[in-house]
Amino acid sequence: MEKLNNIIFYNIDHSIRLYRMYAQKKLREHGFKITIDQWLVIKCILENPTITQHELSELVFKDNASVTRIIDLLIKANYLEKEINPDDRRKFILQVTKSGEEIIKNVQEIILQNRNKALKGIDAKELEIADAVLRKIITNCK
Amino acid sequence: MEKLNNIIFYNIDHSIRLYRMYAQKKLREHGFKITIDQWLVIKCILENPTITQHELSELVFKDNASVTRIIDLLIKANYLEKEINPDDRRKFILQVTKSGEEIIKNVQEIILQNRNKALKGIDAKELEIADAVLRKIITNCK
DNA sequence: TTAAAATAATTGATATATCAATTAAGTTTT
DNA sequence: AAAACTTAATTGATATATCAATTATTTTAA
Repeated sequence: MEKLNNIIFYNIDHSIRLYRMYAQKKLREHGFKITIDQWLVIKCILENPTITQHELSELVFKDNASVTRIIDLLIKANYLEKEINPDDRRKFILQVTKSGEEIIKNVQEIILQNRNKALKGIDAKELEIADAVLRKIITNCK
Repeated sequence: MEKLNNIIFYNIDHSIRLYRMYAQKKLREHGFKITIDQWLVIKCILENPTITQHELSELVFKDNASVTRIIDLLIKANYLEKEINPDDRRKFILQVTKSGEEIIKNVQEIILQNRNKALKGIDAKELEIADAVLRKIITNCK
């Protein structure tokens, strides 16, 4: 047990790093000019149209500063627009552009392929257990 | 199954992020001026005294550029020294200083506490399964 | 209802991640 | 031995992570 204790975080780190690199490489190979993090942010806005940047940061496990900068880049890339929320002028309304919607739609198939590739040969029950372990770690670290 | 597929990477990402934040916070609270990544690099050099930067980068899943910069900071912090390897002048010999050895020794107890806290209440068999799943993902993404 | 507290977002500073290009030193080929 | 190739490390550019400090706005409390 002691040895595995030492190594589980190492493997968590390694697996997510490799998956992200793999996913990013596939996006690049298909000519998509977007990062995994940017993709995730647009995806969350599409699914939660009234979300604030602060709520967004909690949803994607990034801090406010990171979200601000990712959004800046998304606006520069013309995937996103923002305007002050008249109901609370501290907040912004985030609006995915046509171009933003399009790239998400086009990228979707590759994302699914990436997941299938990464999870190939893994038993559903084992995956469920792994997920439960991860959720437990999340709870413990909060 | 499909839904879990969608969420497992989300939880992998979330768990390692929270664990790193927790671990970093604990180090800071105890007054240690070192990052988790820097700690890992020193640890690897101590355990592999003849390791090159390139080998190091493979061991800690970082690329050469990141390792170069982490080593620069470790040298600045006086935890590490490096000198050209006379047998192959492209390489460096990495030497942990007394101060570097000391901080690793002093930090050890906190690292163990962090791991115990993060893994509390997780069954050994389930942990083993989770680890196997992660290793499988690693293999699949290579 | 004004002062204090809380919230949302930004900015600055520093660390790390990633890719591409470059430099320097070794190795292989012809 | 010189040219071509390979390897090790660095550097530059850009993206993200994290903390602390700041600004603007809203809410709460005195």
